[in-house]
Amino acid sequence: MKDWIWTRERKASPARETLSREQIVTAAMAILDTDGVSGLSMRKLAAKLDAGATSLYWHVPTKDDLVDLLIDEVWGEIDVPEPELAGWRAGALLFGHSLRSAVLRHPWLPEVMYTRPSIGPNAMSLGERGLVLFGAAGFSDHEIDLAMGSVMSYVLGTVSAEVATREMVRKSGRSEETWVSEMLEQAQAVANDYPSMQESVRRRTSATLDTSLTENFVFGLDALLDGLESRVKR
Amino acid sequence: MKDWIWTRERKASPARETLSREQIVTAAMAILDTDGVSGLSMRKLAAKLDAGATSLYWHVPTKDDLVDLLIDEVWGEIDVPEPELAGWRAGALLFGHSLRSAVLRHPWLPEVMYTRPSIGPNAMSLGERGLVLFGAAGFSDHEIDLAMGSVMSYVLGTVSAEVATREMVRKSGRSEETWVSEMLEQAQAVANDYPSMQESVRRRTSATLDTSLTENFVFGLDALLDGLESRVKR
DNA sequence: GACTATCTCGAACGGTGTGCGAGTCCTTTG
DNA sequence: CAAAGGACTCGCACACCGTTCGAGATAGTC
Repeated sequence: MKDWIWTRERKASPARETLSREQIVTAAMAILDTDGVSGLSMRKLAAKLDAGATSLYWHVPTKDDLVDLLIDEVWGEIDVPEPELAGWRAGALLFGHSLRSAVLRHPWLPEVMYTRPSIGPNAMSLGERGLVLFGAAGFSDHEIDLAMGSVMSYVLGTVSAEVATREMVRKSGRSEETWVSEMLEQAQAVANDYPSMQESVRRRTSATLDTSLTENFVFGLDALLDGLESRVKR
Repeated sequence: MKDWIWTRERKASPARETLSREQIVTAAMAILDTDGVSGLSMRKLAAKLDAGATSLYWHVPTKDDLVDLLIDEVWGEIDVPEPELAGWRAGALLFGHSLRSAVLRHPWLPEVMYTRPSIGPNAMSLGERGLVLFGAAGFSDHEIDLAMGSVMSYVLGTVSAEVATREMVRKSGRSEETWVSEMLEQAQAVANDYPSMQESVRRRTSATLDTSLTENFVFGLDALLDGLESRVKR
């Protein structure tokens, strides 16, 4: 099929002090977290490591493969509680929050995540632990997959949208509050023909952006988990 | 704040037969649908229109703005039933399916959607009609926003993941069946240390990719709607 | 016929990912 | 100790990208 980047390893010990894949991944992660996808270029990455741009290509076959490694790195940061600790429902809630905060830490993820499959070792381990957690809930075998997939999709979808608005605030250079008020004003003007939209916008003026986004996330996750719970086989 | 592309309009009638924004959008949509984001370049787009590459810049300020227009075009394809027709729950289900199939028709959307806000006219109208639909369900004012947001996020998250796997099949050049069997074989080998994953993989061998993805989507959406329904104020 | 607004477009700039081949170091072997 | 060969670095070059600039062409108005 294809030989994945994850299976490649060093065959002998390095001849001298040398670049390493680990170093490259770490540096690339730093660039990505602060400058986003558009801020990551092979030349810039190499410069950060005091190396020639093309030296990187000895350690990493391609930029896309490097991004694959970085994505898997993020999957490695996510907690999946074992069901014995707090039960299924609490575990799923914890998992969701852990997933959300990992994505918020790495806001470049939604932009690249949906263009490739996740089959790195950390993604695998995450899947395994997730299936164990949902398996303990009492779903039928088949529904274990469905339930876990639904939760992951909901969380990733919600937090992807969340990241989009948060990045917009960041790029605007304004503070959160002034951005919100400016945005509301703008929206009011545009939404004149849309009464429901206008009301919705007006409603949002009371809360801060942060609490509003969190509440949004929790509300849907709770509802979804409610729905899933009622599907547990009896 | 910024003057959005949508508000610009022609001030006088065109001097002669000329390129139009509409033409450009149509051609760009065709390229995007068949070749994806990486296949769309200004030069290629211009060539398709028998024009010079830089001519486009008179009609569209920037490539990013063009993509904004294309995204809004997609939002325009989505049905949101009025609640009187079939009630809230059936309407939300219909809305979800319409949203899903629109994204499947334009698989490049997830890649670009999460990097910008959606504030074009079609997005606005979509939001308006969505709020009307969810408003008819009997949620409290505040929960209308939350409920609709949850459904949109779930659908977009799920279908984004779905698109990722479908695109992978397409790019592999294999048929759906052979791809699935090859992938399962591969996964079996990789997932040796992960018993739950292995079982999950084995479970999937029975269904076709298409029915499996659809079932996945419907299962979670139903669960979420169940959870939302129980939150309707009494 | 002159003027102006609308529109087209070739040339060029500064960026991008990456293939190629020469070169440098260090370990292993004879 | 010399030779060989693997491990690794990197400058050059290529094709492509989005976009700016300024010169031109076209058509309607006075």
